[in-house]
Amino acid sequence: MANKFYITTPIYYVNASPHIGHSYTNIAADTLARHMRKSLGKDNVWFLTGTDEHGQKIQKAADESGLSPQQFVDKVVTQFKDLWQKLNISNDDFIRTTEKRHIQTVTRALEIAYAKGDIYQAQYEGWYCVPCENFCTETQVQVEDKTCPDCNRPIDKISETNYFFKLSNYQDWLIKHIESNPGFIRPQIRENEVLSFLKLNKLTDLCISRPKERLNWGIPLPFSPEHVTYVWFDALINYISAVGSFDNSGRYVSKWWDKDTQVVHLIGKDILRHHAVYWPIMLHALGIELPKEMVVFAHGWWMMGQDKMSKSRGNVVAPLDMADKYGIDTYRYFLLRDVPFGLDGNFSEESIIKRFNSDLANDLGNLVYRTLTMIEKYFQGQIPGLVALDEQGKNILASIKALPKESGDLLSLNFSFSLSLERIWNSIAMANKYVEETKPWNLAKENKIDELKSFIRLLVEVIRASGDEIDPFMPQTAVSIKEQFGKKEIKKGNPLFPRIDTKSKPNSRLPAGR
RNA sequence: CGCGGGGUGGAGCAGCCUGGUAGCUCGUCAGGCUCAUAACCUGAAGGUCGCAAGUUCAAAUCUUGCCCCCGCAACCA
Repeated sequence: MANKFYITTPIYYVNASPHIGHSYTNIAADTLARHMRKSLGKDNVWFLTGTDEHGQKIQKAADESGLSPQQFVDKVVTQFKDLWQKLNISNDDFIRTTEKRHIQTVTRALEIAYAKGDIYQAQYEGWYCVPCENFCTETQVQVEDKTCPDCNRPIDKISETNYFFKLSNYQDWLIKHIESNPGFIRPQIRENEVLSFLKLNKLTDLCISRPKERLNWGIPLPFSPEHVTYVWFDALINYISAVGSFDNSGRYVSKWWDKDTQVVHLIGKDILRHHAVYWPIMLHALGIELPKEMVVFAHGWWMMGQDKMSKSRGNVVAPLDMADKYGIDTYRYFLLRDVPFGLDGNFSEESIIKRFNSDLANDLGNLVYRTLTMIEKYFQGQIPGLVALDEQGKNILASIKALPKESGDLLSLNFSFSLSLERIWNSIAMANKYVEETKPWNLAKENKIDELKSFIRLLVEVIRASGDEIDPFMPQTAVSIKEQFGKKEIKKGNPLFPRIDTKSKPNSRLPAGR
């Protein structure tokens, strides 16, 4: 079992503003990082996110806005950084592909691969649309009229010199590696997908360059001043350029990339092939050993009703709007609870409100509130001690004792955010049921003080235990629960999650900024 | 005959690999209770498990055929 944990998100392409999908990956990664910090210690966890800033589209977007590429990316990067701060993303580092440390590592990696003979020069031939400045794939081209699928203008077949990375050399190695490391690609269905793709197709070598006359916003190839590095070779390297470097002999050295570290790459299912095929081959070719417990986990997509979310359809949801409207923790909770990680989900404000009312307000919030009230009412704001426990009380105690391991394993072993939360909510439901069955109001009337004491103390224990497990998912809520039960004299105060009234006028009461 | 995912009570899903009383959440209805945010707890109604055939003592679950939906060009998690 590894004793260090290194988790990454993709580096996001900064040609547009962040959307719900970006925030999904980062919230998941953040939750895992927070959880692992609790079990391995703060110093043994490293959480990386960042931005991908080179390439044609960025150059183009910069031109259109009248800025230099650097000015343009500097501007958009701020949006990402601000968002992560707002959403309580606890990343330890933030890498930009325009940083010196990254450029140096990419350059070294290219040199090493080139020297090994894994990079070669060849002619690249394809259909090129001059106005769009883009190659169209063979399938995209309407062959008869030879026009560009985007702009319908004529395209030309052109040929240019480029550099290629020999993926094909390592195909057999990769198949073997995947087969002998179950759990490397997750969920299982993605592993099957990759394996069958690898077995059914011969990998074509990866084009890793662009001629400078077409694109100069990129990292120059060290062995050819006429070319810059194409984005994917550039981008994937971020995972190692951020946490280490090559020494003089070309050996990669890093605290976060060794036998004792579990490396986890969280990605969206759209970039599975890059991470499950190109990336391991690149590492292997560079002589970098893949950590034994390395995981590439491809999660699903958020759909907007029946449609895919896309910029062109104009149905992109801005994470900040949702967080502002419903609260940061609510947003985090919803994304991780509503849909199993790995599957696609449907996004709607209606389902956020549903989750909010039933899980957060009714189950958790109400449990906290009614418990606080009883402490105030029956014990003048002092949390009583455990005096005597009946059978049911013992069962409850046993159940919350088992909670950390059970909910924790679902997270760290299975990446099942939703099931982990479900397990926590079992405890909450159990406590609510316990209240009904114990009928504390009767105990009070009958003056059964010892029973009442133990009963309330047990409720507090359930809330504390649940709060600890909720912490990685909803950091603010966890703090707030701790505070409420940590006061010298406990008062009920305001509800944690005031119910959203959907029956009368909408938007009448929204939760405060938490 | 391209590849993959899916079709289970009103909604969203689990179960299928390793056949054997069809489960969960939400919603609906009824009841209970009052510590609580009309919240909580209990119970009920509601399903020929896409269609058809086959294997079997027994199929949501295995086999075959068919029908329907969604991805597989780009932006992009």
